[in-house]
Amino acid sequence: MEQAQLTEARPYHHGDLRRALVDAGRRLLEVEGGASISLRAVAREAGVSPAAPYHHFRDKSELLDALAIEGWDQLAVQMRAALAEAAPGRDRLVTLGVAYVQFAKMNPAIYRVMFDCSQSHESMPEKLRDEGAYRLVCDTLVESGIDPRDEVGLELAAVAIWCAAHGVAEMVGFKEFAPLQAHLGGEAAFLQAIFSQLDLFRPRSAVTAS
Amino acid sequence: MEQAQLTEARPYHHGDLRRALVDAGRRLLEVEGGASISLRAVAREAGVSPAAPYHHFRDKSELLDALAIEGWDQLAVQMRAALAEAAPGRDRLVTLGVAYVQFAKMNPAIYRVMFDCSQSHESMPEKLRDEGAYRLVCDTLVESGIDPRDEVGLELAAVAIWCAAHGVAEMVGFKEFAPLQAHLGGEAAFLQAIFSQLDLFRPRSAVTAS
DNA sequence: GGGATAATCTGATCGTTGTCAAGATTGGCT
DNA sequence: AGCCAATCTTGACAACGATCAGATTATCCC
Repeated sequence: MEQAQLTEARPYHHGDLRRALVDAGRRLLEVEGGASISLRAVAREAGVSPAAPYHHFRDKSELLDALAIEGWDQLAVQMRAALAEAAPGRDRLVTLGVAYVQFAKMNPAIYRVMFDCSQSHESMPEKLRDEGAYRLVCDTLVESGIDPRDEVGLELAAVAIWCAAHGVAEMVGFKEFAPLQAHLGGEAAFLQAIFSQLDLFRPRSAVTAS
Repeated sequence: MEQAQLTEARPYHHGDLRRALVDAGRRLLEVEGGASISLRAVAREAGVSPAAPYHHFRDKSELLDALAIEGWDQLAVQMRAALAEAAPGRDRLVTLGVAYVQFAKMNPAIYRVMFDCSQSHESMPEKLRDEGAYRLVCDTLVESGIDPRDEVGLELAAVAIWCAAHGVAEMVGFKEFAPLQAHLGGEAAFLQAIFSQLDLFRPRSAVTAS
C-alpha cells in the first residue's frame, strides 16, 4: 500500500496521463536523434502499459499531433524572443528566418514531427494563423512596408518566406555546405547570406520582356 | 519442374533481383500514397521471400537509397526537359523551379524518400553535382548573369534556390494555399508568383543602415 | 453514505515489420 | 565432374501498432 517507489509516487490511476505522455514524448524526441518515435517507448518512458495511451489518443498519429502542436508553440515563442532582442532598425524578416532555422536545427526531431503532421493533414495547425508564428511573419511584413489591405500580396509574401525558411531549415545541415559555411564565418553569417540571396528568382535579364 | 506459374516464368535464381526489387519499390511508391514503404512488401511485389533482399542490400535504408538515386535521376531528366521546351529568352530559373516543384507534387512518395535519404546521410547524392539537377541550376545561373569565377557567390545562389524550391515543393499541397492558388488562376501561376516573391528577405526599409 | 456507471489502466493477443542464422539450390570456374 | 561462392527459402526472434476482455478506480446520483 505504501507508494514509496524509487522514481515517484505511483498513483493507481496516474492523475493526468495525457500530459505525462506528451512530456515523455518530448523527452524522447529531444534525446533520440532523428528516428521515428515508438508509441510503446513513450508509454514505457511514462511508466504505463503499452495500451494505456489508447485511452487518450485514438492513434499514434494523434500523439504526434499533440507533440507537433507544442512544437509550433515553442517555435513561436523562440521567434518572438528573437524579434524582441534584435535591434529594432535592422531587417526583422531575416531575424525571423534565422530564428526559424535555428529552432529547426536545435530540435530536429521535433521539427520533423511538426512538419510530418502538417503534411499528413495537408495543413498547419489553426493556431499558427491567429497567434502563432505565421501571424508574426505577417505583422513583420506589414511593419516592413507591405500594404496590409492587399491581402493577396500579404499572403503571397508570407507563404514565400515560409517556404524559403522551411527549405533552408531542412537543408542547412548538409555536409556540402560546410565549406561554404566555414568560408563565410559561421552559421549565422551563412543564413544571412542565403536569405539575402533569395531575390534570385526575379527575372534578371528580362529587361526586354514585359 | 514446369514453370508455368500464373504471373511469369519463375527462374530458380531470378536473373537480376536487385533490379527487380528497385522496380518493385518504385511501383509501390507510385501507388501507395505517402506511407513509408515496407521491405517485405517490396519482396512480395517482386515475388521473392522476405529475406531475399538482404543479399543485395545491407539494410532497408540501402534499398531506399537506390530508389532515391533513381528519383534524382528522374528529376534531372524532367528539369532538363522543362528547360528544353521553354522559350529561350524567358526566365529559365523560374522554369527550373516550377519543374522541380511539379516533380515533387506528381511523385510525392518518391520525393519524400529522396529527401529522407539525403537527410539521413546529411548530403545529397554525388551525381547531382556533376551531371544532375544541381549542375543544371549552376549552369542556368551562369547563363543568367552570375560570374562563374566567383565560386562562393555561385554556390550561395544555387543553394538558396534549391532551398526555396524544396520549401515550396513540400508546402504547395497545403490546403491553406488553395484559395490563394485559385485566386491566381492555377498552380502554375501560383508557383510563378511565389518564386517572384522571393526577394523579400532583402532589407527593404534599411536605406538608413549600412 | 452506497451503489451504479463510466473512465482508466493492465494483460494477453494478433498481424506486421526489420533482421538474422541455417539450410537448400544454383551458377561458374577449374 | 566437382567444388565454391553466390543466391534464395525457411524459420525464427524481438519490437511495433492496435484491439479486446477484464481489473481497478473515479464520478455521479439517490
